[in-house]
Amino acid sequence: MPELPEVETVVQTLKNMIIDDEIISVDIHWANTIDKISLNDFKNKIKNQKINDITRFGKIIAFVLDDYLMFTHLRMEGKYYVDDKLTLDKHSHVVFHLKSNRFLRYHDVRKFGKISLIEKANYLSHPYLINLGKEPFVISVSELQAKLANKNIEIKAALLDQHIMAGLGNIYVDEVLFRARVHPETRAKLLNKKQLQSIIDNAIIVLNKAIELGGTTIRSYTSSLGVSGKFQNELLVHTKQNLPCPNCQRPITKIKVKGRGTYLCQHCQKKLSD
DNA sequence: ACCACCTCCTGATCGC
DNA sequence: TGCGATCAGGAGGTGG
Repeated sequence: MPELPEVETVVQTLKNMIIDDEIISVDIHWANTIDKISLNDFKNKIKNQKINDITRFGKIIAFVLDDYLMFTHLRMEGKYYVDDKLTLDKHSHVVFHLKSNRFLRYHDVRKFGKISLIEKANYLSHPYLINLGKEPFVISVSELQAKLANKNIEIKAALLDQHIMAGLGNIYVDEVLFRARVHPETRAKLLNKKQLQSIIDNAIIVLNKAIELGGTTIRSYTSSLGVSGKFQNELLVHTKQNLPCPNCQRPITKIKVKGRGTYLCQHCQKKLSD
């Protein structure tokens, strides 16, 4: 599942491949992938648009075109490939024909991912960005505390909410909460400034290390072009059920928090009482 | 304003 | 071996 480090890896990879290329036309094989804009508008507006830059906002990839920003969210299993010849399989939903005679192909087994388009001048008002939280790199502990002040939800659920803070997903939240010694079911509003500071500090450490290693490759996830990350070797708790806690040697347990598989050390991560 | 629950999807895995 | 049921999961939508 692509989180911030995986998305960053995809952005850098795509940048190296297709910057300054131009989109000639697009084939859409699964209409629901195109979001917040009609298929006809999307097809017409994107013609002859040059790819001037590729960047990201949290987990959202942004292609900076001449007149538009094209946003794409990979959700669970979205991937981009750059092909020299037209390639199709049952999971390839959108194919951009490039001026260089190559093809930018969006592939997504689960079909959860989205592609959208908005005029450059209005891009900040796009629904994907309008309420997006700050990333751990730039959020202050006071800002995070203010966002959590009235939140009675579990801290894990809060950190997965991209409107509160952008970038963390299921894997890295588990890692961050373990390192910060915070139980994922702790009510968000009960955390003190010191704990929130530790969450931010550890989020920065974990994300930077994961970016450096090209992301995490578990289950089916590989980034564009089959590139695989190496952060899975650095995971302390996620996927480590029944293995010894790196800190106290007691077994890591797996629970569900808001329907998400959650790994933690019950001894090192004490839950605050309500 | 909050928050629990549902939905979108398909492949992998489980139970019989 | 086959086949239906269950599960996983990011984030938007719904309704209490």
